[in-house]
Amino acid sequence: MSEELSPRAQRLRDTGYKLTNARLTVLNVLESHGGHMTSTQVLDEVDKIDSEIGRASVFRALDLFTRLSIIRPTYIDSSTTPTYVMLPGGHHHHIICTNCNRVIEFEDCHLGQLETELERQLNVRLTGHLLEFYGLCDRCS
Amino acid sequence: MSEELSPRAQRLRDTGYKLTNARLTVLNVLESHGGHMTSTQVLDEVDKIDSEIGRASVFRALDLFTRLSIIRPTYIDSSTTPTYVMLPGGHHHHIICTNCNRVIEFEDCHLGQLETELERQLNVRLTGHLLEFYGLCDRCS
DNA sequence: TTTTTTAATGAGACATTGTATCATTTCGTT
DNA sequence: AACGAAATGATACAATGTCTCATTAAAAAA
Ligand SMILES: [Zn+2]
Ligand SMILES: [Zn+2]
Ligand SMILES: [Zn+2]
Ligand SMILES: [Zn+2]
Repeated sequence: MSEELSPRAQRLRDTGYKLTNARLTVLNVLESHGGHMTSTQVLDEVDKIDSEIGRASVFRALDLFTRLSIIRPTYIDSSTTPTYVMLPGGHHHHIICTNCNRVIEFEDCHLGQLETELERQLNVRLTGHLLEFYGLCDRCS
Repeated sequence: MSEELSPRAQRLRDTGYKLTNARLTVLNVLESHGGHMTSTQVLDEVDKIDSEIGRASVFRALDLFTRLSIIRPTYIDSSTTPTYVMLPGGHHHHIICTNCNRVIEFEDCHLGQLETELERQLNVRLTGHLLEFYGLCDRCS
């Protein structure tokens, strides 16, 4: 019985973490959604797929994936629950409208050079990044 | 009786918001601390200065300052309360160690050009940004 | 200065989100 | 199959954030 393993699942195992049902389900939910999800949304979706999976395990998976730079929590507007966003290829970028909270995604960040520079200068090993611009979108400005 | 107004307080008023005791106290706490603060830390500090100020007003101030790109909530590790960080000059940058959660600040981002480009391309008006790199710090790598 | 208007406040009950504990299960290995 | 470690799920709990509404105070107007 050979299961299909997504590259991220593969990576989980290679890093020494067990491939459990809870983790794979949360990962699956995040991957198939793609965009920004709140913890509550993830909990709901996971529950639809397998209601046996416990609340705590979902949060534990979100923690783990964050540590692995698979996802990253961020805020759209303040003081609400964070949204978790996938970091495919290790990075993600968006503009958040501070008036209507619309999120505009964009692709190119040209940060590879800065990343390399920082790694050398500070002797760190970087695995991902999140770049957020704030301001007014076309409708609000 | 002419009060000293910090540039940010000035800006608050210019934008049409009232300069209330609650807002000025929260702003003062954030400015004098400088670094990353959780909502709980802000609540505590505000309480020390003026215990009359209510919990809700502190959260309301944090919301407002976020909308104005004076501060920005961000996550050090996942699933904990966010930390609010000042965006002096409209931006802030750091590296977060995904193992020990240490935060390393750095200055240069070279994002002015990208900012201008995005403003033109997408017809938005940008007021600030936050750039976060994730990875292992020198001690952890 | 006094009045007026209206945004903002504070109290505190409430709702939501995240965490801790621990007995039990599951994964990966031997 | 048997083992040990890692992870789980249930659930009670703690922490964080929100809502309502009567009252207050800031800024503008008179
Ligand atoms: Zn995004
Ligand atoms: Zn990037
Ligand atoms: Zn570290
Ligand atoms: Zn910058």
